[in-house]
Amino acid sequence: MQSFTEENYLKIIYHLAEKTGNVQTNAIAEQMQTKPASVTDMIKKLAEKGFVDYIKYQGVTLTEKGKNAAIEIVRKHRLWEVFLVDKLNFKWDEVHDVAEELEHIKSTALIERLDEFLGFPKSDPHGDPIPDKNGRFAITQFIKLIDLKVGDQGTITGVSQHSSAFLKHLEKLGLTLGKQIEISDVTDFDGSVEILIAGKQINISREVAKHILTSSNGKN
Amino acid sequence: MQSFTEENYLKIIYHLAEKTGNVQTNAIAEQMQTKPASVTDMIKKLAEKGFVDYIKYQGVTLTEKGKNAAIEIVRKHRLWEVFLVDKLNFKWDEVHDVAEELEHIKSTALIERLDEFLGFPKSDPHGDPIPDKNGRFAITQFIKLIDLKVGDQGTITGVSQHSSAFLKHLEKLGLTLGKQIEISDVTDFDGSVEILIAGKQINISREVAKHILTSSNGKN
DNA sequence: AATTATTTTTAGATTTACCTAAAAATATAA
DNA sequence: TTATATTTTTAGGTAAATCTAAAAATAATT
Repeated sequence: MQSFTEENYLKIIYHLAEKTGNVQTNAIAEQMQTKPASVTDMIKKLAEKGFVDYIKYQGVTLTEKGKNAAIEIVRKHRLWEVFLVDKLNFKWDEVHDVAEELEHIKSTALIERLDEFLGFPKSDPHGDPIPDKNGRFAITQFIKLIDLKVGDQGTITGVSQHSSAFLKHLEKLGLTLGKQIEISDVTDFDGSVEILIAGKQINISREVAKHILTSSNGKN
Repeated sequence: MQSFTEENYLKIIYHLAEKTGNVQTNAIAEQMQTKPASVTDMIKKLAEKGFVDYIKYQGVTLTEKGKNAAIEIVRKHRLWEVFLVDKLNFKWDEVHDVAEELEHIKSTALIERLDEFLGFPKSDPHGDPIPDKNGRFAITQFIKLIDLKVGDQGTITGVSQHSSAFLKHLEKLGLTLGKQIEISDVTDFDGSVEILIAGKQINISREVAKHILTSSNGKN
C-alpha cells in the first residue's frame, strides 16, 4: 500500500477538504510541518498513484480511491484512541500522538478485531465519528455550544479542538463528553457563556464555547 | 531514538548473539533479508551511535546500550503478541507479522499500561519470556522434548520455532502451551517420539520434538 | 605455503522524502 | 491595468537505506 508519509498526506488532505473543497499546497505544507516545495513533490506522486486529482497551481482533491484510503486511516486512528482511553486508561488529551503512530499499522484483521473488542464504537474520545469498515459514518448532528440560546439544554458530545491545553481545561471545568448542560446567560461584553452543569454555574469564554459540540435537547 | 530499521538490526543482532557470541555480517544480512554491503553500512552507523562494538572483518557485539535497546524491542514485541492472542483472539501462528510492526511504536507510557492491562505476563504466546520494564527476564528452565527419556513427564511451555506451518501443525496435534505430556516411546529407526497427551497416544517426528520446549516434572 | 573459496568492505548509484533558492503563475491593490 | 504580493513550482542538492560490482581481508584446502 502506501508509506507512512503518503498516508499522512492523505489524511491531512482529507481533513482539509472537509472544510474547503479543494486543498491548497500551502495549507498542506503547514499541516505537514514541511515546505511547500516538498508538498508539490508528494502531490505529484499521489496524483500518479491515483489518490488525488491535481491541476498545477490549483491544488488537489481526493479521488474516490484517495478518499477511501484516508477514511481507513481516520478509522484506525479513532479506534486506537478508543482503545487507549477505554482499555489503557489514557486521558483524552494524551492519546493523539500515540494514535498517530498506531494508525499506520497495516493489518485489516487487526483493525476488525480491535473494533469488535471495543464493541464497535461509533465515536472516539473527542466525539469524532468512527467510520465502519465500509467507510460509512453514522450521521451525527452537532450544534456548537456557542450557537445555543439562553435556556437551551444539551449534552456535550464532542470537541472541535484537540490540543492538550484545551482538553485539560475542559477536564478541569468538568466539561467532558456526556455531560448535561444548560445555557443560563450570554455576556454581552465579551460573548462569554454562563452555563449550568451538574447544578453548578460556570463561565466559559467565547473561544472555548466555539469548540464545544453538543446535541441540543431543545429549550428548557 | 532510533529508526525502525536500526531497531530491526538491533533486535536481530540480539537474537543472533543469544546463540553465538559475536555476530557475522552475513548472518545479519540473511536475517534482515538484505545484502552484506548494506549491513556493513548500517553496522558502522550503529557503532558510531554506540549500540555495537565493531572491528572490521570481525563482526559485531552489542554494547550495554545496544543490548538494552534490543531488549526493549523484544519486550514490546512479546507484549503485543500477548495482547493479540489474549484480547483480540488471534491464533499463535498469526501474531508475528503484526507484532513486528507494533514493536516500533514509541511510547513508554503505552507499553507500561499495556503490560498492566495484560496482567504483567511473564511469557508470550510461544512461551518466550517477556523482560520486565527494567529489562530483566524471569529465569526459565526449558528442556527440549527431544531430550526427555521414556517415562518422563512434562508440561509444554514453549516452542523454538515460530513458523506458521509448525505452529499450525502443533495446534492440530493438540500440542499447545500448558498441555501435560508423557514420553511413552522413542522409535529407534527414525528417532520419532511417541507421547501420551490427554489420554491419547500420538507420534511426532524428531524434527518436531526438537522444537518443543517443556518443563519436566521428572520421571513417572 | 600457495591456492582457492568465502566473507567482508569499498566505491559509486538509486530511491524516498526532504531541503533552499530562484523562477513562474496567480491573486490583490494601487 | 500595471505594480506588488502571494502562492506554487522547478531546479538542484542532501541524508537514509538500499543496491551492484569490484576489491580487500580472512579462512579453508591442497
